[in-house]
Amino acid sequence: MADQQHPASTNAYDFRAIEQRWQTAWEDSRLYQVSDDAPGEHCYILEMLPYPSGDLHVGHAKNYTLGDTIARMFRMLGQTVVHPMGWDAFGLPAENAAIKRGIDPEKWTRQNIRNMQRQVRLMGTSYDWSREFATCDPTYYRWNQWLFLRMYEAGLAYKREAPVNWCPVDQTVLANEQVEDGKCWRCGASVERRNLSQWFFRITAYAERLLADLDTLEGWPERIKAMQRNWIGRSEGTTFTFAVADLPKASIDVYTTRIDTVFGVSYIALAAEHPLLPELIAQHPQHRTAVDALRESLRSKSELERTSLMAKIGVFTGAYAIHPLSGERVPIWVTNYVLADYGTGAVMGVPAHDERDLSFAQAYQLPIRTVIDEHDTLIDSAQFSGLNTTVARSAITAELIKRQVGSATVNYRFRDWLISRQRYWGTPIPIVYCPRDGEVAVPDSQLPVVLPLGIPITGEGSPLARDTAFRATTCPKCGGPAERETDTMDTFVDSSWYYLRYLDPHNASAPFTASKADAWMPVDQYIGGAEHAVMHLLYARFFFKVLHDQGLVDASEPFTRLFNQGMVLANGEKMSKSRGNVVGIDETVERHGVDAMRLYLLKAAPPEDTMNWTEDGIIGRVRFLNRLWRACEPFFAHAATVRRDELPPINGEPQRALVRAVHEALRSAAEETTTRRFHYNVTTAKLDELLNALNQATRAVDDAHDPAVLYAVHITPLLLAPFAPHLAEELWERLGYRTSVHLEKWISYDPHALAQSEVTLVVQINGKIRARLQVAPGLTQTQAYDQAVADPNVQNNLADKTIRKVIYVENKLLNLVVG
RNA sequence: GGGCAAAUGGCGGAAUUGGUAGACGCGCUGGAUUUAGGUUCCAGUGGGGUGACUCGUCCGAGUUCGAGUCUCGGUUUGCCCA
Repeated sequence: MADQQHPASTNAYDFRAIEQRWQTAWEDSRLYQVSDDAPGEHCYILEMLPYPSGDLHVGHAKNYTLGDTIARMFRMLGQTVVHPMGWDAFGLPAENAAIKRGIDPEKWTRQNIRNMQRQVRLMGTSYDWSREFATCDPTYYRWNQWLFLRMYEAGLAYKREAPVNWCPVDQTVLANEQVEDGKCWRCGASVERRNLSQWFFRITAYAERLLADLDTLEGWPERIKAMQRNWIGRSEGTTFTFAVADLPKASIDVYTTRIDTVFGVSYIALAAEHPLLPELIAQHPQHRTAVDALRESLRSKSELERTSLMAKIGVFTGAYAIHPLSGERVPIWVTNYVLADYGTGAVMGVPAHDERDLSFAQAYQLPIRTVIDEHDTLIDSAQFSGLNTTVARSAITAELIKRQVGSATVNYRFRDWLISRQRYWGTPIPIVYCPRDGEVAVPDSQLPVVLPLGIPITGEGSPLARDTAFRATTCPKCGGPAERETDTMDTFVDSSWYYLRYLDPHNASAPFTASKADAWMPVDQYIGGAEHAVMHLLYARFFFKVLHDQGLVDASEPFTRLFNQGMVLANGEKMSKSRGNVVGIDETVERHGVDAMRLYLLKAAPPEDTMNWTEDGIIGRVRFLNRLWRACEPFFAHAATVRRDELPPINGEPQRALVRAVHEALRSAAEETTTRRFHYNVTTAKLDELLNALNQATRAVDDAHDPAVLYAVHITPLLLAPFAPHLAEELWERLGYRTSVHLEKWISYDPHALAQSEVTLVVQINGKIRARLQVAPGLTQTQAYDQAVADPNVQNNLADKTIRKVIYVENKLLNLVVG
């Protein structure tokens, strides 16, 4: 065995030629197309709809590699997999490109889509491209409009004036979900407040179901469900009424979850926009100046500023409310920290038992009345004194109900979904305004309301509102002249139901056919980032429930399982153009190859973790692929027939280890998939071990016809197929096969192959390791004991001590407890 | 302030059910072949000690024959909410 070293070789396989060749071949043979009536268990694997922003980087590649590997694994495991791809093509970046550089949004978008299609293909993904579409296709957004009209008919789409979030940079309103920390989710500008008349979807009507059904989503990360629960913000409390002194017809409704503290009220805090305020001021003109000044100063202040950033401020209105239980006079203040559209727009101020009220009361020297003692018992609370807080809540609520001034209420913190956008590049809202008939829905027969292309985009105001040709229309009811709505829809509408369109992408008479959708829905495994926890994922669940109620889908939740993959950092930082640390897909693939990139993205860390991209890391995968190529090369010449469905005869220990390594890898890949853990970082390590075992076996055996070695070589392409699909296919062909490896079925691991001929038995004395014995597997405790005490080191440590207890774990450990 | 998650060699990570801590890869060290180059192959690689041994999974307690894993307290980091 002296001369077992292979001749030095710089032979690396030509990954560029191989990868390109197979990508073309797969595409030409439509290898991954799947029809609805395909036999087998249907399985829908989906990655979140990507925005075609231009160039993809390795962060995107991580997401698509994971989804693709999962899809390929499930296919090989025997499922009939649909795995589609499309484009979230409406949205602001296209319009901003138009404003900044004069490029037409449509052209810009289509260009980007073309480039992304190229890059997504470059990654060796197994999408069924026959289902592809872009949301800016009129054949798609037409159905946005159609669905809007169904919502409109059902009372789930409505227009109203409301204080809304206005992004001064993007020049449009935003839904609450799209404001993060007081900033626009897209551009990061501080959001302002404006009163505007806007279109909403009544998502709050589904609050209870959106909340309750979270419990059925066992395949979702707890943290995402927690965020949704939090966002929905259900609370149980009491709504009750204060009469207003000297204004017999006026009253103020207040919502509280702490009705037990009602005897501690020392003021009423109204929102600056509370509807009763003008009336109160009319009664107390001497306070008008101060109140008006406060209201003016708050006018454009966002919610975050009012409630968190600013100090709590307020002014007295001069008016008093009458406490419904004690009859006391309570001063009415206007404040910044109460919001008009949360609850009732008015709260009772209880400084002793609420931090916000306390800081306000301290600032304005309002009384602080303690009504609950340290034992959670009510004090100074009339007939309720002495009650425990929990009991008191129901008792006081019952009393208010009895007096007909209150009720038990459930309140939600989230609000209806604001879908109007004062921007061009989106789906036109299918409504016209007629001088005679008012707000009129565009009939289905007139859909789509086509977004006009090639109109000037200046960045000043809404392009559609300026486009007289678009605006001018006729009233569907009376036929007279009318004007179109010029707002477009939030692009989150597009992504709320796209997964259904993939299932019937060319349907010209409906968004999708129910039977086709039900054949695949719900999505078995959804893959995407956690940043959409309360945006896309909540909207999509809402839409799906609406569709369910309309009888368009059977299931009640769209995504059975959700997997949040982690980000990719470069040099420990988020990749961004401004940091100049973007690792592009094109360069990476050109340099190292697709298979190496895919393997590295899977290898570096568990998929849910943040990973740090390093050039050194991917080199490891390049080396692996080249070593694998060289290990298989000697077998290309022999067109051997190899039975893969049964274990080969084993002629020696290296061969046994090799076959075991094959089955360890088979098991790892299958289990990571079916358990949905997806820790393919472990599986890639098993592939490394397989290669090491293969090299050891060939070196030791030096026989190209050894059955175990042949067996391993011929299974290797199958094992490689989901992870490095190109090299897998090439090896497969070179080994003499004529059909695609990607049509092959997985091989279930065989427990016999995993059996060891020898195991290491750890011998402990009082929990300390004193010996490691190589023993036959399956020893009885007595046999193990006999072997252990024969060991000199064990004997030394036992000396004259008595054995009190013996713990034996077969094939693992023998622990002797002595004293 | 409340909730959730995490912390393992020089680095990424493994150990899924309490049972050999550090699989596998990167990096590093030594050697071989080749020799103008992130070549290939072999060996080594948690700390201390010549050694038998010993110390080691953020810190401190605890449960257990046995703890990276379970319990309690704390530190730090991240995310969500306030």
